[in-house]
Amino acid sequence: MRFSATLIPTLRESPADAEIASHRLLLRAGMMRQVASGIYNFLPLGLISLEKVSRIIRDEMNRAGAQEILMSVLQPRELWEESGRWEKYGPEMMRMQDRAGRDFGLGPTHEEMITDLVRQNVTSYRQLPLNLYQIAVKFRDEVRPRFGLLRGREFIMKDGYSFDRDEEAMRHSYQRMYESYSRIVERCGCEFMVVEADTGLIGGDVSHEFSVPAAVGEDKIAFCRACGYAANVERAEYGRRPLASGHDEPPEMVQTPGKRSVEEVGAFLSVPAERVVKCMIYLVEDRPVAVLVTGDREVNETKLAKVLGTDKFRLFEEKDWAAYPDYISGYVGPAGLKGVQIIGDLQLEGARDMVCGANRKDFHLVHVAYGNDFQVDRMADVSSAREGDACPRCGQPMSVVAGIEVAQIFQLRTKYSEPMHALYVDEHGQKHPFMMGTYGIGVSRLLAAVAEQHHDQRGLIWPVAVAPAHLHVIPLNMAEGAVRDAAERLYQTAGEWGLEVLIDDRDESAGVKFADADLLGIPFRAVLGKKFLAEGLVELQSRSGGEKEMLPAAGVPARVKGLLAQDSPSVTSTAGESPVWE
RNA sequence: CGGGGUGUAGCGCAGUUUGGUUAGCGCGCUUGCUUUGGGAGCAAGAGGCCGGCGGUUCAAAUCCGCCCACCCCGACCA
Repeated sequence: MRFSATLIPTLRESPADAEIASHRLLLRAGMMRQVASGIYNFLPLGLISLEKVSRIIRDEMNRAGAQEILMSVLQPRELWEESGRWEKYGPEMMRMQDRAGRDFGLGPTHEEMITDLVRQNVTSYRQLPLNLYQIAVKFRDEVRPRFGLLRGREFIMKDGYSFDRDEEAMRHSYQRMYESYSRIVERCGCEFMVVEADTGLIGGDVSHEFSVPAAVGEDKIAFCRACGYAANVERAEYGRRPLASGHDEPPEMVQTPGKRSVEEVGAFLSVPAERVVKCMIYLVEDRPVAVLVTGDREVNETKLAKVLGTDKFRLFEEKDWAAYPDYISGYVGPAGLKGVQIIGDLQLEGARDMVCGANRKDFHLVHVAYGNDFQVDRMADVSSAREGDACPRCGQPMSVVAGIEVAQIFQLRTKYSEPMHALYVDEHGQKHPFMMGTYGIGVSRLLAAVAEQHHDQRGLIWPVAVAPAHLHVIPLNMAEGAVRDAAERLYQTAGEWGLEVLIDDRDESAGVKFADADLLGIPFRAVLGKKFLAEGLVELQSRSGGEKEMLPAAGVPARVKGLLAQDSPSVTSTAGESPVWE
């Protein structure tokens, strides 16, 4: 690749709109450009890196026996009505009509499509197991696109689907993908954690996310260094510690004029937040439900959805308070609360000497105890774990870190096959719905995650496996014929050695070339300058740091080859090998 | 959707408060000469529906209204 002949519009200054490192640097390195909010064009170098991620994915998928297909982006409404998701997916699905007025969705995911494809073409247990995947553009009209490639509205995703005859076989397929995904993220050069994830209301208990730790990550992961437990805080369990014991006095009503929040009430009564019962009223499918947590905690609505068995709920709004005048905003409490189901967080088990709303404006109750002064209909885990909470497995304190979710896998079971009548016939002539799994990797997001983990002040520092090239050849003075010729020769021979080389053949000053090289982050750099003229030596340097070494130009390709091999054993791609069939 | 911010040359910005010649600066770009190990120097140039529409005014980048786009925060804490 010649710099002079390739579109690599590097930017000296940061675009004002880009705040996080990956976004800023991918723009500055001339790898991509923004089209609209959450929508990007990939330029030559960006596409190369994106393709390298894809190649790693293909390689691992094929090795695991999955087969690549390509499905249409446009999906007919009727298909999505079969699963009920035409309604349910809401405005997040981009939609359009053809000239005849027929509705289509721009695929945000392809469960319906694949289920339809398979039910039409697979009918016998003899054709199972089956694992199909694609790498394709996806559309999701995100509430708030942000962070460049991390949360886009149009993005590249690998989505895969497994079809098995029974649960055991499905678990086996799932396990296989679990392992493949681990290898994929690792080969891309990312540190990552596999964490237990919420399945939403999809059903089944099993889902994992592959999370790349990064400050800008939108997920929070709770994990235990002692035993290895790791889960998204949406789902993470934690051990409750007993509240400090208090006085056993009879409940008493006290005036708390204008004190509504836990903070205000706690401060006013000189009681720590954990001794205040926070009572949240939700409207759940038209019925009010009270949810209790201690004042130092927050209700975890993902967990709550699971407990309620529906996601059709929301916190009381102005109009709801008006509709239920018995509940007094700011002063609701579980003691004496009527006509409402009460769900209490596990922490409240055995809670005594608590403060709660008195269900009377400007009054709270003190010294209330669970069991005596208030009851719940159900004790459940409805609050979020946080830093320092006890691990549910081993009891050691857990940590919470931010992570970028680069992949998620689900055991779907018959969630789609059943309503869509995707059936196979077993050896006894019996029909059964396919046992499915679904597996997604955000390809463009993964690339951004790599950039997020691998950069410094000056620019990107690509891991070899996804770098746009292996070697960056920099002749400093293009006016010197000897330098130019030697650089050209090196470019030539390195290519013959199988290296991917970018030569900066522009007539630019040394400073410009160095700065751009830092920005692009190609792993190895060969500089030909004064020392080359004087002694015939090329300076070889790694972008990730380390010593510079001087060596004759002829020795560079072999040396780089060796460094590549030791830097990343995984660089040797097995792409192109025939898939392993089972 | 709520709140905040920003739209002026390819990029980064000033100018807008207090309306007034020809709208500026740095980088980049073009041409020539010089230069060549960390974003070179000199000289000469090109490049703007000042986000859009409407209004006020003798006069609008600047004031008013509506709209659009982009960015940030939030969209659960009683």
